[in-house]
Amino acid sequence: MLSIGELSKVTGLTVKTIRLYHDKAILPPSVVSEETGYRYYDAASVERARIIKQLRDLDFSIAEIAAILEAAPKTDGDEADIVAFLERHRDAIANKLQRYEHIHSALQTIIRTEKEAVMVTEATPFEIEEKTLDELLIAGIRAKGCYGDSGPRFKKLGRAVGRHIAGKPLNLYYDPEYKEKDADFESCFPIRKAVDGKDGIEVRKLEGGRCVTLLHRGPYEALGRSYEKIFAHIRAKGLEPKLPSREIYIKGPGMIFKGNPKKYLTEIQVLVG
Amino acid sequence: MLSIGELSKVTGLTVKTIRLYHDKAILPPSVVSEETGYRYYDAASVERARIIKQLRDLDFSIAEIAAILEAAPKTDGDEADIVAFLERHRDAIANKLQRYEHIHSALQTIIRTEKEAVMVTEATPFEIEEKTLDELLIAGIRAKGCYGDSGPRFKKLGRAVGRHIAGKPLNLYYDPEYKEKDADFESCFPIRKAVDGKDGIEVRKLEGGRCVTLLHRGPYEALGRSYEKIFAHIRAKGLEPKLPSREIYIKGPGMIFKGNPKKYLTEIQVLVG
DNA sequence: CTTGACTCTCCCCCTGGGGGAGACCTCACG
DNA sequence: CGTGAGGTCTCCCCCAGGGGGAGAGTCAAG
Repeated sequence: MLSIGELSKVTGLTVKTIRLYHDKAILPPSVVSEETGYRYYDAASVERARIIKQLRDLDFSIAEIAAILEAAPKTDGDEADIVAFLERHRDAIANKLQRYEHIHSALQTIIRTEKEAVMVTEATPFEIEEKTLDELLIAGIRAKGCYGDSGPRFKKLGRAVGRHIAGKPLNLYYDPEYKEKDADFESCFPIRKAVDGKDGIEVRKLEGGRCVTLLHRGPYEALGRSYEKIFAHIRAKGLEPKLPSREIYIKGPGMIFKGNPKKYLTEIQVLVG
Repeated sequence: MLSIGELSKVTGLTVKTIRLYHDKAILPPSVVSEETGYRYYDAASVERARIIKQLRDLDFSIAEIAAILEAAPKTDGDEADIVAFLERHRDAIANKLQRYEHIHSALQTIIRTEKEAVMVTEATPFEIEEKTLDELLIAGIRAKGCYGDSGPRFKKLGRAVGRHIAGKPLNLYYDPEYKEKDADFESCFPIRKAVDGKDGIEVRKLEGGRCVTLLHRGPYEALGRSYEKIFAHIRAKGLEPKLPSREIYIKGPGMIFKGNPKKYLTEIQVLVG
């Protein structure tokens, strides 16, 4: 016969926990002294404690363990007869697993975005540059509306092609001039591999080429000034701007905080020919 | 100004929860009526409630949210400055994720084992059969000892090659006769692909060929009778048994319950030539 | 017999809420 | 202006799965 402290040492359960299990009636002592109230355990209790610990490690609740231990002796303690319990529990675990996977990837996305924004800020001057863009595979939704409508479109795209997103969101503007309403623009995500476009989502390649670009820092309301700069540069060089122009949202309102609009980063790209 | 019920409808948080957040000082009402004690919220509270909900969805504790919200205004609510929080939290989530993955795979293993045992029981008669075995890739530990030593060996193998296990554990017996002690036997797992053997673990192919097999049902102590049967059959057919003979543990003591030894299933295989 | 180590019960604490009682408040309708 | 329905208040208890500690009683070895 073991005292509660000895059982604790043997099983690795704390004394508190063993008393709790007595309370919950899943691990009754084989003897409780009438006068002193001391609990004493025999070898069968040790085995039972081992089983309970295994089940707790598998994240079964105490109530579930009670049910399992009650069902077990009727069937010679055969695991085959608790397969239903196990399957139900496995499904519950699978749900938690999925939830944590989702959280993990969301956190990764936020962290990556912030780190990249810092790197971009440190690496690039806020001046007009010329680069050559590669071809880019995108999934996009094109429609007329006002600029503020991009949010829901990006959400829809995220739900549809979320797993294949390979870069920052961008908008393509097909109007040659600024329009308050009925602007014809396309909201896109770069994607890793081609998927079926459906539900208004079009998947296609965006052509590359020579391009004039400017990293805009500040609120979206101030984008106009940056566009003026970029088009002035293009004219000065005697180049011809091509539509659509692109806005890449390197850093905007975050998923959690709206952040400070003065720190928003947007890259404007205009292909020239 | 919104009443608590209106804020509840707007944010999706329950009234109880909003009151709790007031208590925990992460979502104070903008006005609390002096006479009636009614809580009233403004637009900033709605935004704050939204943030709190997002963070709760990401599984941040209330205390962590308090810390984040306290740090945020000092930095214009910029997510860049809470990246440290996010990374720490991501690591915590990764730990939980790993734990649940482990639990999930353990449950899957148990369930699969039980289901396969049932299928084997239903499908095969408990009689001597002849089959042709394919070559089998295994990882094994060979040493002298008594039969009861297999347990620790299988544990060690499980830790070393756990991810590549492709079947039931088996023992190979190299002695021509039964030995109580100093039996020369090898404990193995079939594996999916070759890995480096180290620490006494050898990875190799087990030859296939013509084989006499018998499914033994019952405790391991009774295996002797099944061996007698199988060797009698081999002699009667005028065949020559080859060493090592194999015991495949289709169903034995489970990970949780020891189960009923009368239901243990062990397949004995003896190659003949 | 003493003394130190165990053990007992009982109560409070944690997290993130939920349920409900009894009292009070607000607002629209008549 | 009264009234009634529905909101809201505080307060207390509940859940899981324990942990911490107080004060009193017990066990076993020297």
